[in-house]
Amino acid sequence: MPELPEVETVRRGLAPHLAACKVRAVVARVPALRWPIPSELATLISGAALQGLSRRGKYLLFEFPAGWLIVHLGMSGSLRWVDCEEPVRKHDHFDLVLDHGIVRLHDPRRFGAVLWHARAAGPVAHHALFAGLGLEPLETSTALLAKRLFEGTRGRHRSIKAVLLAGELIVGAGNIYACESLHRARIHPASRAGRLSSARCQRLVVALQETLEEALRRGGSSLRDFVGSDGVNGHYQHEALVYDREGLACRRCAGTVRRIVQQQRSTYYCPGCQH
DNA sequence: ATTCTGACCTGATTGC
DNA sequence: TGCAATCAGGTCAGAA
Repeated sequence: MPELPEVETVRRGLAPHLAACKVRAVVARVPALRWPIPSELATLISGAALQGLSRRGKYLLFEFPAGWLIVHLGMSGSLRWVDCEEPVRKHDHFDLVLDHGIVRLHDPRRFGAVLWHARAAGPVAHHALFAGLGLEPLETSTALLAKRLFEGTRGRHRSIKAVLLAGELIVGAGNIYACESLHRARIHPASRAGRLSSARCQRLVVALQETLEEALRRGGSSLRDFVGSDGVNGHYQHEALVYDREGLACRRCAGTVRRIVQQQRSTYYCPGCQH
């Protein structure tokens, strides 16, 4: 799915279309994605002015006077800006119909989510889903991220890759960018997180920021399902250092990329340069 | 308390 | 060609 660069690419792609828009209708074609789609959504936001689109980790937040519409793309979700004539395809599960077009959610695997957080319940950051989320990697200083990573991993036995994927210390990395960042930092993905020196934590944080920014410049990665909000694919995957490159040459040493499985997910790394 | 596994889904690809 | 097994960008709930 969409990791942070893909979600941010979608946010940036949609934002220009949303200025001074009001909601004409809300269409849910399935009762639930990962969780039920709130049935009272139409009542809550029909006719309401959309005040902004922001992002927290991999969640998109559409802000309205009454609260926030929270959207997650799961593994296979995409969100596109389409005009009202656009035919509905299979797996087009949700539409936010606005004055001049539609924000349409397409999600074959339905691991995504459409939720609501009422303003009366406090800031959206208070939503239960956000309680355990770590720092934003692109909006936090390298020094603070490194400090959080180092201090947050002391005494921890799990692998550094598992720590990145968990997003409890720093959000945004999924399977692709966790692998890529670890390669860039030359850290073995199975390293015990609690044993990383402060210098290595610093190096990893720098690598993570550089990797995410590079992916963002390329419009994210498009593997199977992901497309940008304008329907155009990202192309970071062609520049990947190790992800999905098992058996191919490492791009920085003479080694061969290897694939291992950690927490039931593929990890790609170079034994020659990651220790 | 921390860590790991199973589950949720569909569809594309791989291998016999 | 057909069919079964495997794999895929996430992450929560519950078990070890």
